[in-house]
Amino acid sequence: MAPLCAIFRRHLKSLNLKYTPERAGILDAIIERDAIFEVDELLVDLRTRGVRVSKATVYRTMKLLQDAGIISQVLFDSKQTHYQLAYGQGARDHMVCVRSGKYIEFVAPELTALRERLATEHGWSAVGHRFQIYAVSPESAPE
Amino acid sequence: MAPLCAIFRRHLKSLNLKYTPERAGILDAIIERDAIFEVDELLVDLRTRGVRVSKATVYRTMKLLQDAGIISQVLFDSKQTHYQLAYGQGARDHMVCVRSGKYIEFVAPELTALRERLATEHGWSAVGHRFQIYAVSPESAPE
DNA sequence: GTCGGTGCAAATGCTTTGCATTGAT
DNA sequence: ATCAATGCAAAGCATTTGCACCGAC
Repeated sequence: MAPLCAIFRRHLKSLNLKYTPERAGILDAIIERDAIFEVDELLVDLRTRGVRVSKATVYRTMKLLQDAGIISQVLFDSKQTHYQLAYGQGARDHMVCVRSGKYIEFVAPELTALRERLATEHGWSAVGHRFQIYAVSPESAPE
Repeated sequence: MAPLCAIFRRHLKSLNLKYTPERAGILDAIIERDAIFEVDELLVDLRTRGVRVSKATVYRTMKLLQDAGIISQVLFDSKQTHYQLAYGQGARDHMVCVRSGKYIEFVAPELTALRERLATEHGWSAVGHRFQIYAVSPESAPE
């Protein structure tokens, strides 16, 4: 997963910012997790890996990683912000269980086509999209 | 717009809750607005219409209206929760300008088909979806 | 007359920020 | 050495909640 690290360093350098051990550790933890996460979950991972970093720094780094296009926010209904790795892969979409919160990821290439078509129709130019399905998973179904 | 009011009353009655002037005023204001809104914007509307109601009551009513299926949350990137009328109309989707925040609404029926297909494939049953396109509007385009 | 509703103000809980200290380059 | 980064604790803010009073049924 060297490329992401390189991208991050380049991004930081372009802004005259520094590549610190904390920022490196945070990015590593995100790459290793490779799933949707919240800041608190990431902090647990970091503690486990022996990376000592404050919550404030994690929040500050989330912003930098978003600017660099490495992670993106995933909008769930909850209060907490969720993030996921964004670089390279097409936008991953989700089906979330409204009962249990469990979710499945999927990629639907037709969404990219759809978004291009709709944007063009209105004279806009698309840069991304989010699609989320609310559903009930089999395990949570009543009967 | 009587039907929504009737639906709300029925929903309240089924839970042994009361249809109060505050709740009626809030629903009216939402119907009249007929657009995406935040709680603070709604409060301004309510004040203008002479409806005296506290922010706490508006929040409590948002929850009831969501349960009744009359409004739904729209997830933008911002901290604030956005709502829109949901009843009857298919879920409305949005194309948001990442520069200006301006947005366009559209309905894409194929999304409903897509969500059913994906849910079925995984053995889930879909109850709703959200689709949001991030784009640059012509007015905000650089050149 | 009974519960549930409302307003107010206080409490929450995630996220941001100010500031003194530490550290990457 | 310099200028940015970090940790901590305090501040911010949208939203929620406890409580005493009010009002719909």
